[in-house]
Amino acid sequence: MRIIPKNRPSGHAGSGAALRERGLRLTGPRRMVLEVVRGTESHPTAEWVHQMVRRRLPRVSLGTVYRNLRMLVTAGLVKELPGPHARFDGNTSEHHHFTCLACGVIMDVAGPVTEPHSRALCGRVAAQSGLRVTHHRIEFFGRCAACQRRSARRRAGPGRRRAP
Amino acid sequence: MRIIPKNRPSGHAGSGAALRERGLRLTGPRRMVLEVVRGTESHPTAEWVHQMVRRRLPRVSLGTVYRNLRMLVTAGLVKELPGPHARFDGNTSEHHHFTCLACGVIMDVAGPVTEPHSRALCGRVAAQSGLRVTHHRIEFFGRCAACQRRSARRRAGPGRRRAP
DNA sequence: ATAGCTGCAAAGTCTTTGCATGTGT
DNA sequence: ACACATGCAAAGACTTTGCAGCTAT
Repeated sequence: MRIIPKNRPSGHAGSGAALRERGLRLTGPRRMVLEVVRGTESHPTAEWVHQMVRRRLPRVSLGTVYRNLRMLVTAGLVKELPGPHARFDGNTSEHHHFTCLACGVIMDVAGPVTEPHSRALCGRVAAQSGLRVTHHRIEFFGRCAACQRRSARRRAGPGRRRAP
Repeated sequence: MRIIPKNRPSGHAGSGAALRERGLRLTGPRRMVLEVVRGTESHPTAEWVHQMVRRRLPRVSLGTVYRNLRMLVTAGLVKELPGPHARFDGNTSEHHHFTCLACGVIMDVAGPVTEPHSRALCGRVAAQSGLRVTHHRIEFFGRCAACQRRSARRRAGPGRRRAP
C-alpha cells in the first residue's frame, strides 16, 4: 500500500549536514525535530513531533518545536500540509496526498502516478486563464484499502470475526 | 479573468427555499449568512461574512455566523476551503482554486477546464493503489494576471507611475 | 407549544511571542 | 564574544459552547 519509496534509504543529506548547508545552527532540539519529521510517514502534527522529540530530549518545549518546524518549512527541508491543524511532511519530493475519510490516515501518492496528468492540468489552466501556475497541490479523499475491507466484512455478516 | 459563470444568474434555489428543503429553519441571520456567501466570489472568512451580515442585521453575533456556516457546510449548501483560517465558498459546483501568491486572491478554476484530466488522475490513483477515491481537490498557486503585469511594469523601469 | 435559534460571554484549541538564560561557531 | 536558540509562560488568533431568553412552525 505504500506508494512512494521511503525517503530515508533513497538518501538525502543527514539532518546535521542539511541544516548546516542552509546556514542553520545545529542544535540538539533542531536536529531532533528534523529527524523526527523525516523519520515518519505519518504527516505528524506539531504536538506529535513534540512528544517524539521529548523521548530523547525531555526538556524541549512545544514552542521550540513550533519555531523549528516553521524554520524548517522556510528552509525547504519540511513541507506543511493545509488544514485546521498544521501537519508536517519530511518528504520534500513532489507528491500528493490521499486522506481516508473513515480512519483519517494520510498517505502519499507518488509523483510518477500523477505527474503527467497534473502537468497537463497546470498547462491547461495557465493557457485558458492567463494565470502563471508555479505549483499545485492535489488532495484525494476516499477510503483506504483497509477500511474498504473492514466495511465489506461488516456488510457480509457479523458472523466470524476476531476471536471473541 | 473569471473562469466560471457566476452562480447567481445560472440559478439555484433561492436561499429561503434551499434552507427549507433541507429541513432547516428559515431565520433572518441564517438566510443572510447564506446570501452573503452565495453573493460573493471572494471565498470569505467567517469574520468577513459576519461584517456583511451586520450591515443588514446589526445584532447578529459572530458565534451565530459560525454556527450557521457549519450548518450550511453540513447541509451541503456551502463549501469550506482548507487552510489555517477557514474560508467559505457558496459555489457548490465542482471546481478548483487558484491562489495568487503575490496578492492572495483566490479564484475559481472551472470544472470543464480540468475535469477530464482530473478524472483520469483519480482513476489512475485508484487503480494503482487500491484506494477508493470519492473526491479530490486541486489547488493551484502562482501569480494572477494582474500581479504579472504589475511586476513586468516594475521591471521595465520605474519611469512613469502614478502621479507622485 | 415546543424544538430549534440567537446573543452574549466564557472557554477551548492551536500557535506565536517576550524575556531572561543558555549555547554553537 | 555574540548572535542566535531555548524554556517557560503569557498572549494571540480563531472557533466552539453553555445558557437563558426568543421565534419559526
